[in-house]
Amino acid sequence: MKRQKAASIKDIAQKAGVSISTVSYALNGSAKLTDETTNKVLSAARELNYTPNAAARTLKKQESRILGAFLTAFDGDVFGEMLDGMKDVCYEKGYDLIVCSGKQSHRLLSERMIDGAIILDDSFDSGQLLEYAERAHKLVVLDRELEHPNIRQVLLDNKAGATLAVEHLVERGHRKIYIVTGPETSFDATQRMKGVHRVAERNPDVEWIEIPGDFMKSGGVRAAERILDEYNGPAAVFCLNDEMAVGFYNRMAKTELSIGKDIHLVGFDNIELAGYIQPRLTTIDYSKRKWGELAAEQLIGLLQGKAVEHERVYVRLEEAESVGRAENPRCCTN
Amino acid sequence: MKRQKAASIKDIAQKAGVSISTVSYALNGSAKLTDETTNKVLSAARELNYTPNAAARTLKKQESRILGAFLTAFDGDVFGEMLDGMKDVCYEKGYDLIVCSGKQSHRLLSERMIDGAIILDDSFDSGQLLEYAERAHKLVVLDRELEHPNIRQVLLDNKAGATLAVEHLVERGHRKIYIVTGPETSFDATQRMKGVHRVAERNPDVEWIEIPGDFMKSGGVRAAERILDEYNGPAAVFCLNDEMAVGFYNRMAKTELSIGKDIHLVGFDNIELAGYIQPRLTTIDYSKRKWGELAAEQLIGLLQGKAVEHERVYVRLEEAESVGRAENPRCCTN
DNA sequence: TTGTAAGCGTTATCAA
DNA sequence: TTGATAACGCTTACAA
Repeated sequence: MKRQKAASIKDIAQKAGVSISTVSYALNGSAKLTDETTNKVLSAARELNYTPNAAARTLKKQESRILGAFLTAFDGDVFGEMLDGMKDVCYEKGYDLIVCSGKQSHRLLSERMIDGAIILDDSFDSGQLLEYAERAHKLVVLDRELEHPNIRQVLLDNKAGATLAVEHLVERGHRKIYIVTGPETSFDATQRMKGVHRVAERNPDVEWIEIPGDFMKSGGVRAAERILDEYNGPAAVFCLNDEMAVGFYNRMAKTELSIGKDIHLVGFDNIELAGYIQPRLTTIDYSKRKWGELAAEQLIGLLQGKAVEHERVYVRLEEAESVGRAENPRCCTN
Repeated sequence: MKRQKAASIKDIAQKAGVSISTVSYALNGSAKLTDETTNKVLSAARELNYTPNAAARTLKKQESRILGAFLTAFDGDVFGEMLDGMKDVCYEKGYDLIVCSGKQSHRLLSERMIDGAIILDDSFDSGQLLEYAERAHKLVVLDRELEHPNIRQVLLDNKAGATLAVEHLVERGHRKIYIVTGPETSFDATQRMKGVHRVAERNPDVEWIEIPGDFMKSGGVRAAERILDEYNGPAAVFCLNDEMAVGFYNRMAKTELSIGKDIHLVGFDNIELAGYIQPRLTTIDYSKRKWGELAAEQLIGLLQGKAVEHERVYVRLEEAESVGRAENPRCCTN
């Protein structure tokens, strides 16, 4: 197969009988050229099927007009909407967006293939990120707190969310509350736990029990099994994310106990499934799209040297039937 | 803010007191250098925090070792797993993967920022893709049939899937079958309709009714409303994708009629939700991860000049409770 | 074993 | 208004 080399401005210059700098001017719509030469160049370019070479332009201009979003993994219910939000903002402001996942892809950041990055990926080391920032990389982090002039953070209000979640259980009269935690390395998980602890301290009469989880369905299943083992009356459970809550449901579905009655459950994230499992899951909701939009706006602001402050994504409680009142509320009279 | 320029091989050369070509050789682990010089260079590089510049290397080598996946949108239940499949294969073979969506991002392909692309995106024009292929771009298409030496296709066996779906309804004794179609521009939709028509021709005694759909929940809702309007006894419905089937459920949930009893439903794609709605959705299943893996393998094969054939992703019927037997089967004796 | 130099496709400065 | 030319950071023949 003949490897047809792509036409460059040199070829256009030759075909149009002008110099390469003239070609460059014409292609970039400079005003200082005659309409005649401009047209001559443009039509030569069209005939040759010319497309600019991104690598060359990036090398010369030291910018690619590409932003990168780095994710832990591609699957997961949260990312889709978030990325669409980022994309819309990027395109509107004249940037392209590429999405990457996995350690290998980190090179796209360090090798300066992209002008800036949005990080939602445990596999980045915070020290590493600070070094990047030190080398003038522009970053927006969504999964950690990091202070540096070249870094902005757009964080979920995890603490508020977790507080809402467990307060809801307490208000409903529950006095035995299990917390199914997340990975220790997860920023979201540790922040959510802070919210839990805050409420726990204020409610010492409630029995608080932590079960280690992993943010995956399997963690929810294991937690359900442990709780079934020691079940001796109504209990409430806060799974630190919906994924585990779904695992919990799956396991409970095989038992006599019913969620919203014998066991009360709250999740976090409001993934699509939360509205479809039966009974519907009470959970903490936030706009994934908005999160993505904010992240992209922050990054572009940073690139344009605007003084932008860290942002926060607000959350709310989405009430559904997975939580009912405690059968023998010791707190309430009604 | 001081814009600290990144260290280049030139800086390393100076620091180590060697020429830039020596630096290049050392960094690329060439065997022809003394261990001593190699080490000298490497430690200078480390001290300067050197990272190669991707644009420069790409420009020089005329390859980036990056592959691109182009999607219609980032959300949607099918993509996550598929992308993880692609990623694994790419990384294993020494390529990076970037994911793009939207017309603007097409430039990453045309401007040769990536070595090849996997296309699952209506917004690419087939003629355009053929032109790219003609200019030596390597492509794998997942959403159309396209013949060119530089193009491979990895297609779902849509026709077989649709055939399985409607045959299942016919076998269960259904004699009034609605088909909720997809967008006319969708390859998957038109192929699935071919499967439907094949079965329809063989079963002229069945009443076949087409309702236009859009592959979105809203299309399923509208279809449900029309069917409710004219409901006068058991009917079966094949939604050409699960997304519409879920919309259909949502609408039906507000009525007296129950799915799997009064109305029987089959979808296509086996998205995660299909296993959680009640009753669980009978649908056409296939491995999204495998699809992604095959696509990446095909693309890398193409890049390495291997003679690879088009691939096909096989499908199977996932039976669940959304389809029951027709109440008065005219066909079966048992 | 190491250095020199050309070139990848652009942009941009300076002359003409 | 246009044209030479250097430079961006790297690889790689070829020379030393």
